[in-house]
Amino acid sequence: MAASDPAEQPAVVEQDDLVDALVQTSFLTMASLNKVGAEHDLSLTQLRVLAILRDRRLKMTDLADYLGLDKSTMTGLVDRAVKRGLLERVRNPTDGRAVDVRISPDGAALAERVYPRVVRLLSPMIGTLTPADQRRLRTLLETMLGRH
Amino acid sequence: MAASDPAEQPAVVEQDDLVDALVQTSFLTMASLNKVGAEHDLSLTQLRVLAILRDRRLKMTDLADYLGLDKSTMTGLVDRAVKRGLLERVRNPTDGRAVDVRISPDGAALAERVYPRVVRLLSPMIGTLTPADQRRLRTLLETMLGRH
DNA sequence: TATTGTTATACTCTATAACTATA
DNA sequence: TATAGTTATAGAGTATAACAATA
Repeated sequence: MAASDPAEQPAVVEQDDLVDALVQTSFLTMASLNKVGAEHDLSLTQLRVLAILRDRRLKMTDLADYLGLDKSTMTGLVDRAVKRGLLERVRNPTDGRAVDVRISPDGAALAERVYPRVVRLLSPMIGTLTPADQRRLRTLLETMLGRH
Repeated sequence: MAASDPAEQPAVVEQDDLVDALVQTSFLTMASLNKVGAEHDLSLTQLRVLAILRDRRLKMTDLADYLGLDKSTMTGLVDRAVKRGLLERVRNPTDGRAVDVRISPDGAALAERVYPRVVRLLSPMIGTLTPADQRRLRTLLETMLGRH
């Protein structure tokens, strides 16, 4: 249908270009996150865990689901973070099988220090846009994220 | 300076929100790439290597630099891809120490199959935007990527 | 001497399968 | 029986240090 309508064709081609731009931008963003993490001996996943637990406490399973990882992977991930004093395991009050994970004071302090670094590392890229365009980009991204 | 000017303050706060949206979008994008990769037993890095080598041949060192990885990491990465018949090591004609890496016919075929899958997996997210907004987003991202 | 690539080593990340404890 | 979490295991990704071959 669209293939036979010349006016529709360009939209499809352009979607490829948008995907390409999105992927490239994502790799750049991930590189910055990786770099900031490396400064503090944190993997991307560890960094993410800290960010997630900054304002909530989650069961192992919920954390795994959130990250799209297997629960056995979470065990090791949390183990190492606990050993470093960044996270704490807490008994879940309502379910004897469950284990809640929460951020420790040290972990929270680290998370607070890390965040500005991410902003700083990404600012050269973001700074290529005018403030007005930055607002437009934010709006477009938030729409895609389902935040209306 | 900016801190004492109330009119400047909001721009800084909003940049935090933009960074947040950018990071969240990047994680979603990476999740899709990861998923597509997993369908073909390819890691994100392997997927990236295939994409890079689709239209060029690179020395090990250049490939490592491009990906931001150590050369020793490249050795293992290329080893596994060669073993699977996706890449080929070729003698560099001008430098006896160097090794060029190029994609194999099988690797190229796989890369071609994978690309549409990425577009398809990202299209629900992209589809939340109108075609006009998709074009705007693409332009903004390409500006950030330095493509003018 | 400097550069290119590989090897040896060690650690993290990841999933699968099997297990224990609780519901 | 089903769910939550851990353990055992195996493989991939990653970096550092030491090395061989070439420039």
